[in-house]
Amino acid sequence: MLATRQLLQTFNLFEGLVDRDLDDFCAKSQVRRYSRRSVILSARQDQNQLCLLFEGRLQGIDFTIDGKEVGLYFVEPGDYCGELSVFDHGPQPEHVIALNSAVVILIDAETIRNVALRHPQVMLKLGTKLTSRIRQMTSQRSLLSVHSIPQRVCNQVWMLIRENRLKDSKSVSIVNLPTHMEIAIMLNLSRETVTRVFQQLQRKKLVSRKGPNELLIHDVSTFKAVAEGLKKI
Amino acid sequence: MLATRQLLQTFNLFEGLVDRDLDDFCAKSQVRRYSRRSVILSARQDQNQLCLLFEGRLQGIDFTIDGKEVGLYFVEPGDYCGELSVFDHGPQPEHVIALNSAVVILIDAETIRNVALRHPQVMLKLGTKLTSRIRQMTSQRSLLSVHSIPQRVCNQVWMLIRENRLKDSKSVSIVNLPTHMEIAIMLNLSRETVTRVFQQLQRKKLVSRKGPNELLIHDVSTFKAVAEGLKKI
DNA sequence: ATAAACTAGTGACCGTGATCACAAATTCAA
DNA sequence: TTGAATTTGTGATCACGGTCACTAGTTTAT
Repeated sequence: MLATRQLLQTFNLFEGLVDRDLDDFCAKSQVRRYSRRSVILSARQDQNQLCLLFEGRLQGIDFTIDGKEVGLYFVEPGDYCGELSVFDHGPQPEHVIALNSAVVILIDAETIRNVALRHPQVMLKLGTKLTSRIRQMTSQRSLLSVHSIPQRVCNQVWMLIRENRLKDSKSVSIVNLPTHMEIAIMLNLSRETVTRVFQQLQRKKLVSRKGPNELLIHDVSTFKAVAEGLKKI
Repeated sequence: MLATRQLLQTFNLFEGLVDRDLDDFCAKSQVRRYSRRSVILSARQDQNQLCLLFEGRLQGIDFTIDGKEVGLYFVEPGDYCGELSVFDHGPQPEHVIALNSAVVILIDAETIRNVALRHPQVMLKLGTKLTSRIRQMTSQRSLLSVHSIPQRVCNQVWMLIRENRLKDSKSVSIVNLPTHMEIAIMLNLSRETVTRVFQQLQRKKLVSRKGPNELLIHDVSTFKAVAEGLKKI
């Protein structure tokens, strides 16, 4: 299915583009629904497609030489991935999979590049996207060296809170919480260890599950304190 | 001290620039020698300087909330760092320190940006630099999840081999080998563990030290096999 | 509707790398 | 040259997370 102009306009990336360019994208776009677990972009292949997420949640993953799954980042609606090839024509370094049923828009990298070359503000946004990925990866890397495991988990969960204004409230809910396994591979932990941390957090009444995909953080300030290492479990 | 046109021309980044632009850079550049351990770029500060390495070796480092040192990447001569601010005006995410006495050229990010805006090929090179950083960080992240520790160390050392043609020879020497501590923080290991791995490798006659800063890999093929997990120690 | 697949929860066991506390060796600075 | 600082080497101990082997609950396919 092709994307509509209205759909594309929901993405910050395309802000300020004239209708002609948008229509061009629409003509070459591909709107697809992916089911949970399906692979959207494959590592080490030249798919050269930009992948814009409209609905659901994606995860960038990789595998070690010895076959262990590694979590790299999450993609939230409104965000996109697969942008490396727009710059360097190189292969996709990691896999991108759908964590939930997801709707994405796929656009050929070549098409994006051509427009970006004519529109410096688009090129700049793409470049800024790269820098924010680097910043994100840097802080994720630091997180891996934190030796308190509950602290690691709380930090990771903290970053999953969508709307930042909520971070000041007393309690917050996180929808579409990744599974323990998906969190585990982000933090270089085993699935069981993540489970045990959540058990601890629940016992201390800091959080509770609400349905399969939702987590309620009851005591935001204490939770944050754990994340920052000011308090232990 | 100011840089000379000849000095700048040794960097691939400036290839194809006209003398006028190079002279402009020279006028606004700063050539400095930093001694071992000194901080060249500080994290979370807006220094907005591109740092080109002429001689020595640098390391990008960060610290966890609980104060542990984290190694992010190495910078080799001819390469550069601090390029994020050219794109997004944001703060430097990590510290960059000199591992050996190093000669660097510092140029204001603003100056670079202005030239890059007029020269798409420079902008592209800067963008490609970002993508290769992302690729490097991705593979480094995967390395952290490899559970065989000797395998981790060998991979890290393998990446320190400068000239790629040497990787086919029977034996290879690595100059300016980082200290065990510097390797340890790259791999999320303790310094002692890295020492013990090198002891093992030496006992098996795979490597030997030649002076303080040089490592000889005697049996390259076996070493590579360990790095790829085909062989244990 | 029913089986199959996945997710979460839990206990027991165990290996291994962190940590500590040194000593030795080496490099660097005065 | 000599002392200080840094780097490397080594043993002993131990906590902690990984792994395994389950069960229970839940979701998803057919």
